[in-house]
Amino acid sequence: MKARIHDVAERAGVSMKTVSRVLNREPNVAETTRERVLEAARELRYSPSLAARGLATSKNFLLALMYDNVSPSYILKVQQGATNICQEAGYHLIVHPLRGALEMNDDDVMAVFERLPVDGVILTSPLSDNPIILGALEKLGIRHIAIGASAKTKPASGVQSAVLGIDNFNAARDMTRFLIKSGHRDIGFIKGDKNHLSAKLRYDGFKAEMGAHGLALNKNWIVQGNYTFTSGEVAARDIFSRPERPSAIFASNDDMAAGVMAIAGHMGISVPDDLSIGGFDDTNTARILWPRLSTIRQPAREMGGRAASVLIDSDFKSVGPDESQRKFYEHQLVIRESTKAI
Amino acid sequence: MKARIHDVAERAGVSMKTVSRVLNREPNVAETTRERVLEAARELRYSPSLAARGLATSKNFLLALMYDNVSPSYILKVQQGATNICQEAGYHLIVHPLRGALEMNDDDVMAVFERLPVDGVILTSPLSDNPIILGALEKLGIRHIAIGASAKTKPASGVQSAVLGIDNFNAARDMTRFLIKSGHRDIGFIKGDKNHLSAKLRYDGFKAEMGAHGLALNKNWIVQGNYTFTSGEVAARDIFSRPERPSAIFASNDDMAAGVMAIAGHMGISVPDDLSIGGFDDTNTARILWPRLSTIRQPAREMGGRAASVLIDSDFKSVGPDESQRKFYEHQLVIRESTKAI
DNA sequence: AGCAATATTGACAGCGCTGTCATAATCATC
DNA sequence: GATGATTATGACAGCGCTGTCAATATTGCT
Repeated sequence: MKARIHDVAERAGVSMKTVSRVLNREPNVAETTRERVLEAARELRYSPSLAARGLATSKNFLLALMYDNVSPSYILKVQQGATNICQEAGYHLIVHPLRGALEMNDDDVMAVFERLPVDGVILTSPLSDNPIILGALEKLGIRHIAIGASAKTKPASGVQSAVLGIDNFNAARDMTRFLIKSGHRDIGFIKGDKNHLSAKLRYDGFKAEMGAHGLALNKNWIVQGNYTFTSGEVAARDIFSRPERPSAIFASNDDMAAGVMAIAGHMGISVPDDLSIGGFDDTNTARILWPRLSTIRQPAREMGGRAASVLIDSDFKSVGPDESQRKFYEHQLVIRESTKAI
Repeated sequence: MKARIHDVAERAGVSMKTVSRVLNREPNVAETTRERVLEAARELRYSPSLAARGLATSKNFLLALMYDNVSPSYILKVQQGATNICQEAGYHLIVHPLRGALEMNDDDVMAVFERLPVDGVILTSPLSDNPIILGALEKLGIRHIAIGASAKTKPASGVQSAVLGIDNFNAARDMTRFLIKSGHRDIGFIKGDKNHLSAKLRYDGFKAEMGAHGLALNKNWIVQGNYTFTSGEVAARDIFSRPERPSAIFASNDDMAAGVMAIAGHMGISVPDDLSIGGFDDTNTARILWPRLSTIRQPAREMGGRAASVLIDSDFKSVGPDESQRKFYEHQLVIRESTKAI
């Protein structure tokens, strides 16, 4: 039924090893031989058994994308970028939600990764900053890329690893500055999930910029959220229940901003006339809302793609330790209809 | 570094085969032996090599989820359902977007599946109805579940396969009836992607219900879309450019409904006061919009979960041919704020 | 106790591929 | 044209596991 390498070898009149060489693009194969093998393989519709190859090389041609409690639209962008690259390279992407990663102990986490037959792992926030997870990966020698990790999180040194992200702090400053320049002085802020380092950085950026303009922070307008739509709604209700209302609200991500918009709609508060709303991430959510969300674009798809390709590349030219990388992408302030100058 | 089955066997003082039996829950192992083995395995933090096991059994503990051009929020729900089940069962889920599946010929499709080392495939619309894909799967003997396939698509007979879905026709009738009962007589319709069978069924349902109430279809208000947000925007612009405007628009999915809402917002048409909008699928999109979308709930997460569990189960009790299944889920009309009685 | 039936265990081959190393063919050089 | 360097190819073992089948221990029954 299914052709094996042996059949191809026979048909091409060479040894199995030569076939293997051709298929794996190893050097030192005569051009004529190569062509003969390739043709035989084509005729037989041969495709190698990944399991056998994996057993022989301990390479599985599999990458994993792990996440926990991130906004769906965000993870999807990363996923798209990663699958694109994987497909080009003949790899496959396993998606693995890791729920409740924070309550897991070392053994639990180790157990997860031990039975994950992959060549590399892509982590998204808040997993990217989780020392237990990073530790397990390092101990098991699994290459990994942490997307959205903070500048403080250093790539593991024992294994190939890297950190990809944007400058959350300055991005948040940019949005805040834009709001201030638009005439807003009463600005509310909805914080992201406590466990995400990005949430802290964004809040810090907000505070810093407000301070730089000599604007006071109004405690009533600063509410803890957790990056979900619902938490945005809750936060908005909270803010709107106060005696005074801010003229703008900066939510730490798009989903929470959507929650604010929903509550505003519900309460008859017009966006952007009565209230400006800023989001963060520029996910699909920002685009499908009306009014469309002003937000910070984060090249999530690109980061997903890059994560995959770094992992795949390092699979071949097996880089030594300390070859760790770090790359920060430019963010971009995207102005749409949810904000207005007053 | 990593424990092998041999080490466990040695430690427990039994043969490798016995360890294997314990780990695979095979019968005929003495209780005391079992415990001894389990303890040894635990102490050694043993976890089997999936590659080796795959090679020996041709089982990979991998499932694939394939899709093409579906709404992101929809695929995500299916994916969530599937990963949940996979994790419980120790399987992993590979996501595989199959772009441009329609232009692919038999060989291309075969090539894709031949190098996909999985035990089963979950297909979502429009792949679910694609004869080339179904044929390839059948030829290769890969078990598969088609989610969202129409009643007409019959499960393949040679291999384990099944069809999961809802009754799109009647669901569309339900939404249409609801609109009509709310006093709407001028109803526009935005069709889904031509290649999705579901799109046709939904449109048929709409037509049938309109006809049943003696309401005429206005060509000006019936526009082709392709299930994307953008196509919803385009369709809405088209409809609004006509001399007359319908009092309600029924879009074949939530994303297109969101597009309509955006254009309405842009043009100052108030929803639901000036225009009612109905969607379909009850994806996350429907919930985060304001006003929230009235829509048809489709248990996508549940279907994803069920697809995974059927595939996994049949991995064990290897069912013979003709054990094919078909299951249709109940849909549900969900009324929210985007529709209003007039 | 004696024998068949049944439950429990182990030895060994082999799944399909690639790494190692030996061998054969070819090339470069003087 | 002989020598060494280089390139091309193949034989074979073995990656870690499970299936087969034979061997041994236990049970039930007369």
